[in-house]
Amino acid sequence: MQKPIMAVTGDETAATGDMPTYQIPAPTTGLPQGVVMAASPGSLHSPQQLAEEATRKRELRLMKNREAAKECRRRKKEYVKCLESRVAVLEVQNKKLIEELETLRDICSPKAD
DNA sequence: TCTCGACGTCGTCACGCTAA
DNA sequence: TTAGCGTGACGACGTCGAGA
Repeated sequence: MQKPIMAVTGDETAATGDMPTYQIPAPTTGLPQGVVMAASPGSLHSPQQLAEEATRKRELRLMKNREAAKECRRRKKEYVKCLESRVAVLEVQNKKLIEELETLRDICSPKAD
């Protein structure tokens, strides 16, 4: 199952420059319960132990990545929400400016008659 | 009731970036 | 150079509404 070429663009920041990638204060990254820290590498010798260590490392990595993906998605959602509310604000602002422009035009335009 | 497509969520893999 | 992290992409799965 090969993936196609990845299009990594980093577009989150490139587009506007004023909105760093999902820059929201991250919660404390405590590991979920059940995570056991590694035994000291010096104590592993037999192939069996090495295999167990590799498995353990992989499971730890998967667990961390699972959590990282959740956090990443949470931040992304928040970021999108933030953008949406910004759009709403800007639309209101735009509307007001257009109205103001019309008012000024009315005031400044020479009378027809 | 069944089927189907759209949509959302989750876990995993792959890859780029960065700090040590 | 390497380990660890963040994130895009993918596939699997569940849910929901529409149409037969």
